[in-house]
Amino acid sequence: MPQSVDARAEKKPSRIQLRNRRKILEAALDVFSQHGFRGATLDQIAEAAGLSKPNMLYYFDNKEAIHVELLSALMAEWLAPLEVMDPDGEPLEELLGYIRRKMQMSRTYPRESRLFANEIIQGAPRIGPDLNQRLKPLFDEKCALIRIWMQAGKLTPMDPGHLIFSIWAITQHYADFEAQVQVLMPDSAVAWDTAMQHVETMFRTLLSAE
Amino acid sequence: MPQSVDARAEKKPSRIQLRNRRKILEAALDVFSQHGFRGATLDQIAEAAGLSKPNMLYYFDNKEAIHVELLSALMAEWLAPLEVMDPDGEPLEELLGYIRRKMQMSRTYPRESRLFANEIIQGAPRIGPDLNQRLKPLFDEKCALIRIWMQAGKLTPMDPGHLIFSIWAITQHYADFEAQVQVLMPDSAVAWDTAMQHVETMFRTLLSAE
DNA sequence: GATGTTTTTTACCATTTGGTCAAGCCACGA
DNA sequence: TCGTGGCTTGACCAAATGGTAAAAAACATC
Repeated sequence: MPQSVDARAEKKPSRIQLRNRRKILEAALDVFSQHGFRGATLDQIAEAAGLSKPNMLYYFDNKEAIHVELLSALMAEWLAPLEVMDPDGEPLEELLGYIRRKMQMSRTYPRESRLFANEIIQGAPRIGPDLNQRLKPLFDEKCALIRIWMQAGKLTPMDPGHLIFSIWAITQHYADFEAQVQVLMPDSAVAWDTAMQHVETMFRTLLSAE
Repeated sequence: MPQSVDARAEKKPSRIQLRNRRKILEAALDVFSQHGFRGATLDQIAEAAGLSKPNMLYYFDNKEAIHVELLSALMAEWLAPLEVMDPDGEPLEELLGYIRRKMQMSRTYPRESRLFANEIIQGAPRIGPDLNQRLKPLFDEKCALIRIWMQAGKLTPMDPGHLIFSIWAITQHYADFEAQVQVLMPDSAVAWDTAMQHVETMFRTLLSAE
């Protein structure tokens, strides 16, 4: 009996499969993050991956499968900085550490940031379920934690949810709107350093105001 | 001699032209803001506008012309809240007023916000020149103004450019990432009100820290 | 080196998409 | 009411796009 598509997904993948799937996902990250789902073409992705289009479709059933797998695989990585935040740590330093990690992510993985940004802007049509099942619980958990910290007088009291939104908005801004930042601050080499300093100082001021 | 395309652009447009061009741009705003440039199709726009595709292409030379005109026409409207900021006003109130107007814009015109977001995320391939010629001067001017205010001890000193980025990032976040916000704060009716309060309080704290 | 399996390629297809063209419609002034 | 010129339409087209089928090639295993 020939190996079916389902079997392929369940059995342990060969070395070639591993390599090619990784090449495809890497190429897809490039193309999807730049053009969004509908704007990306299979030909573009295949060329970027160095494979023929049918060869690529041997590894993924269709365009959407590539996109979904990419988002799904990246989600964990993307949430990691928030997960790390420790209930037993020093509140202000925990939050500032999170902010620093988030800035570092935007700097190191701007494509990933833009991939998610594209998907969310367009209404999260393919990642919607994941948002509910993976992001929401984590968000609620950390909101509760921050609220406790604030009630203990360790942080300036405010709405924890909107605080997290602010952190996301600002940190991701530098990755998602890089084109604009570069126009307005052409001296981009130093922009990242000043940006990181600004963001940290800003939230430190905000969170430790009496 | 029949009226040429160029003449059409220069002569004063008829009532029908005005009406149809507006219908097209309105429809294009809907479609482009949801799918980005490459993801939007002329058929979608034409249907949303209630016109046939050839009829639409009678008013605009091609897809790109619609997109460019849309962005260009909206740019002024988009920059207005920043332009209003008055050098002779009370610094803190001027900035908070700007922030309030920007939040109001995101609330009232989320499609416009997403239209720009899509374009910038994808590297601003079509609006690049406009950023340099229209946004950059205004940005520099207001940065200088804020710097003067800070040097006069009226505001907490910080990098004015990054301050503006922070304002943009947070205010636009609620429009651009609305899908995510709605998942994480399902009680969306009140989310806007609490958001506006949070953002204002946040920047007031930040800007008036000693 | 024969044999079964996985991987790759070649050729192809249906649909979608951006765009054209010529003919017809219609509003409006003479 | 009759042209005339702006407006609209239906039919059409070439290229791009997502995807398939089947044969060929490469590979692993004996």
